[in-house]
Amino acid sequence: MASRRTQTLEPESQEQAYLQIGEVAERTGVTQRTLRFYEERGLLKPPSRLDGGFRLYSEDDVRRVEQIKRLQSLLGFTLAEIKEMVEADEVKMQIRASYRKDAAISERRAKLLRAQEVTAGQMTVIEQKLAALQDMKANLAEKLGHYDSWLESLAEQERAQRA
Amino acid sequence: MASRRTQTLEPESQEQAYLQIGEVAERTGVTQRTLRFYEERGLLKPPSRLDGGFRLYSEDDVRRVEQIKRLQSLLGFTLAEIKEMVEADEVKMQIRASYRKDAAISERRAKLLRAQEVTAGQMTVIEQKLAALQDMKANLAEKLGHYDSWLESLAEQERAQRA
DNA sequence: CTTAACCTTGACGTACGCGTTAGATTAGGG
DNA sequence: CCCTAATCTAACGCGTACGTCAAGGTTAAG
Repeated sequence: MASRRTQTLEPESQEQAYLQIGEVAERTGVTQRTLRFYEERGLLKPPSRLDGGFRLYSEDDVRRVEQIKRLQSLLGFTLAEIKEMVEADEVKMQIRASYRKDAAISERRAKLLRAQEVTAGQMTVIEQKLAALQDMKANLAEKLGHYDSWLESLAEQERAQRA
Repeated sequence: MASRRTQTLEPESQEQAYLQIGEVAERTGVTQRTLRFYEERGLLKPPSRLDGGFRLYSEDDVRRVEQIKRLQSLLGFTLAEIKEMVEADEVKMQIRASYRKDAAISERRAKLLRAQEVTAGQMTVIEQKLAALQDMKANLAEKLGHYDSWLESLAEQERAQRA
């Protein structure tokens, strides 16, 4: 029996521990198909590969998958919308990378302003959803209050009946 | 020229003003196809009909459609999930209707408890989403703060350069 | 009674988000 | 070297949530 699964695939020295697709699938709760699909759609950057072609994911990739799942299942964003957010994050990373390096100040400021704009847009979307949710929560709380009082009046009727 | 569209279709005396499918579509922003589809899937109860077969919707129906749209587009529930919620609401209506009528007290209490349970379940779902959203909002706010400080440091560099 | 605007029920088409084989290749313990 | 679990690409399938004709019937103004 050749039960493979080198788990974290030997951190070569003190480098990152890379994960194969099966591990990532297990840890994130999505299928391997889904991971390849996200890659196809540009939600995950093409991971590095083993010589044989096996995908090697980083812990960052795992975190991104978890982020995608949250955005999708909890908040109902489409993959297209999530891709936009992810790309915005990429832009931010690039800005961070090219921070001290080349480039005129005005150019860097332009990029920062752009990133700020994108983030602000995401913020308004989220605030809209927050408002809607708080509205719904209030409605439900009201209903629960009604149920409580109805139940109490029922209990009262029972006591009256027993007397 | 026979330009129809009787709008609210003559409130026969002081009864409800019934709306045809076109009006409802216009007012809710969904297509007629969508309204028929929701009816097929049990999200809208089969509306009353004109003698010729034309659907006649009530204002309540309009409100329900708006509710469905909110649940779907803002919060990402599937139609199946929304159907469950709608059915829970129906149960509540039925309880309301059969309030003073028949039935033993224990039976009514059971129904109330069931409705309460369902509502509480919806509440926890919403609270989870709320928590996730607030988390995201905090993250975004933090990022915006970073951008602000970066921009300020850029401005400072500029001043230093000009001096 | 005519006619334009509105409605009806099919029935097929489509975009999204994966699921599911199928057939081949790779990794690594024995 | 062999064997098997794990992975690869390619391609078709499926459920959801409608869009989009097609072919007709209904309504109400003129």
